[in-house]
Amino acid sequence: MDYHKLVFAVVRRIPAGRLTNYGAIADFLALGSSRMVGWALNNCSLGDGIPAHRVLNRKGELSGRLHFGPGVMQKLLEAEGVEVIDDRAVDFKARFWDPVIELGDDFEP
DNA sequence: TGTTTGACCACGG
DNA sequence: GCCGTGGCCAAAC
Repeated sequence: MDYHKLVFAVVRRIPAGRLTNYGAIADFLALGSSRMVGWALNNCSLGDGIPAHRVLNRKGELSGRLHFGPGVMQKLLEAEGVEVIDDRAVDFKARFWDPVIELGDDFEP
């Protein structure tokens, strides 16, 4: 199983309106580096049903918005009820979704 | 084969 | 809160 498929599988489990970050996914999948998550998502296309707009960096910034297209990522988040100000999600901490807590060992791709 | 780069993170100041 | 530093792993050149 390629790790980027695991990353996609985790991202697909993120509920609408919730957010997570690269480090949480990297830690959950034991990738060893959060850069791998970013690289994996770089190979993702919007047609695959991967809500990659819910994955932000550790500060809650929309670091990958340029890969979607200018403004697309923010619009998708706002459509789910996530307020975005200055490329950052408000209440990021409250909306944080940790796969280690939410999925635990029950994760199956 | 070695270096640079990247949708990053933890840590200290 | 912000900024700089070091570490991380894989791809591209």
